[in-house]
Amino acid sequence: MGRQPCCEKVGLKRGPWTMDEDNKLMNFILNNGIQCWRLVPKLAGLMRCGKSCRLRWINYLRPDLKRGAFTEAEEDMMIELHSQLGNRWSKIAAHFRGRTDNEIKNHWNTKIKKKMKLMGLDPMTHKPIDQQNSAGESEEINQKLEFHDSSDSPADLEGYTQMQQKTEGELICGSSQDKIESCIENMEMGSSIMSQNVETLENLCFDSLQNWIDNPFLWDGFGNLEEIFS
DNA sequence: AATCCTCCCAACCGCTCCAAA
DNA sequence: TTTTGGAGCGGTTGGGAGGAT
Repeated sequence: MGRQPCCEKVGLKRGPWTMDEDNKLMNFILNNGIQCWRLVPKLAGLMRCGKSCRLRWINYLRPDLKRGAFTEAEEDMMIELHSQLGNRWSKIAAHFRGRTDNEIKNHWNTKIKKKMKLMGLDPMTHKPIDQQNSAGESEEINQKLEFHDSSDSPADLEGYTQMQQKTEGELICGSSQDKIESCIENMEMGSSIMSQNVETLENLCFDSLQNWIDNPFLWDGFGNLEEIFS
């Protein structure tokens, strides 16, 4: 007994969106705004489910989307926010104007996670990996656990492990514990500075989407949509 | 040039939340 | 108070792009 599907899926198109579909959705929303996602595909003449339309709009078509690579400042802010909020991507995304939760989630999983691991930090707890291991645990056990916890393929894991060993080796051989402690100290200091900066960064961002949403002209067209459709 | 491998990201799935009836 | 259905969220996956062999 499964859950009822979000919509009638028979005859609905799936997979990548075409330019024509994008145009239809974009034109419809810009002209009529958004009231009920379930009605959007019907009214816009799309063979998609409302959920798919919503996702396409939020992640790709929204006019205020920033696009392009994440800056260092954005990455730092992302790490700081993740340390406070965990995997609540939409909450994190709310602090980045022009970025979507999906975009942030993808960037975290593909880039930041690896970056943090290379720095010897656990991407989930943000604590140094070594500190989390109990005294008796072997490196091998940790790697096995990490493999099960992550979505990395064995090949990825091998590559990462080699890099991590190299990095850790350099840290430890370089001059030992005090370097590690210094590194941790720098991270903590950076984290603290970032906390103070997050608010400032947010304030600097221009909220164009809010302006768009607040524009009564765009929303007024909704009045009789259902009536017109039926 | 062909094949394989890895990375990245758009899109989907299934679940929870929440407001309206 | 309970039920229902739409919106939103986070995890996961498929496939294209590009690099390595």
